[in-house]
Amino acid sequence: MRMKLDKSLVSGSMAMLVLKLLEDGDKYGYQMIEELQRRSDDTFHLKAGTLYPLLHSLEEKGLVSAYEQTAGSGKPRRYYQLTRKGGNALQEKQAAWENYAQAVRRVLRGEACYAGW
Amino acid sequence: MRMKLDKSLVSGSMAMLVLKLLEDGDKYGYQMIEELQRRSDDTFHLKAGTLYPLLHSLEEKGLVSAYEQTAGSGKPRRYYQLTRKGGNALQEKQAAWENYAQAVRRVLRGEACYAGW
DNA sequence: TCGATATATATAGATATCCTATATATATCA
DNA sequence: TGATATATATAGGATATCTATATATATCGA
Repeated sequence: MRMKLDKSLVSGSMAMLVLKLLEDGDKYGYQMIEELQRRSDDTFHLKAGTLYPLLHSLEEKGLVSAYEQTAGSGKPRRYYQLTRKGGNALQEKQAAWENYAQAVRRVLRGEACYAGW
Repeated sequence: MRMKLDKSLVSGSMAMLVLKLLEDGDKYGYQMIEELQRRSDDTFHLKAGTLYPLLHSLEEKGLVSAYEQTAGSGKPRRYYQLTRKGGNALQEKQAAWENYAQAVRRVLRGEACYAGW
């Protein structure tokens, strides 16, 4: 049984994860929700009410661009594509994440407590 | 020159980090700000306006207990102590963090993309 | 064929976390 | 005496995520 994810930890990294998903190719919203769940081994359950406003804001900032495409019979899907600006933002966010995660690890290990004394 | 920390990534883990600091012994607020900065190798700059309300809320929840103590001439300091309940909460938060960080790593590496196909 | 479920996108309103700005008071140092 | 550091506190705002709700189509079972 998987532990319930503490939502308060998740805050802030969703934009990065969504941009990362688009690095592999254009995707539509619903697809991202499923793929994020799969790629995180069922840890992230991104909600539609979170994703769609996020995608709109990423589009406004020019980090993604969107186009509609109809698949067979269904209603048209809104595909998102990573822009060059979005790719750069992703690199920055990834570097910031690594920096941040390392600092958390240091605090949790209590390393620096004994260093430099 | 250190990269400016993307604040949006930090969200949610401050309570855990503060509880972690108290594992080493009782501390007062201002001390925690300095120690967190040092232990995170200057990555975290916890603000007074963030910490004190956080400490009050941790006290309300019974995760820490507080007492005043005067050091020499200065004004009395408000020390915080980790309670048993707080220690348990810390263990849970740490486990949740590790789970979360691992899921982020998986998404960033794009591992699961090729797994199970 | 009717209803339930899945697919697909969207917005409104609530909550939580963290910030800046401000206030207070003492101690130290130039 | 005035600036800076120590020490705690609250108010108000920004941001990220959530739940709840709405819409519309497709599919599948009863």
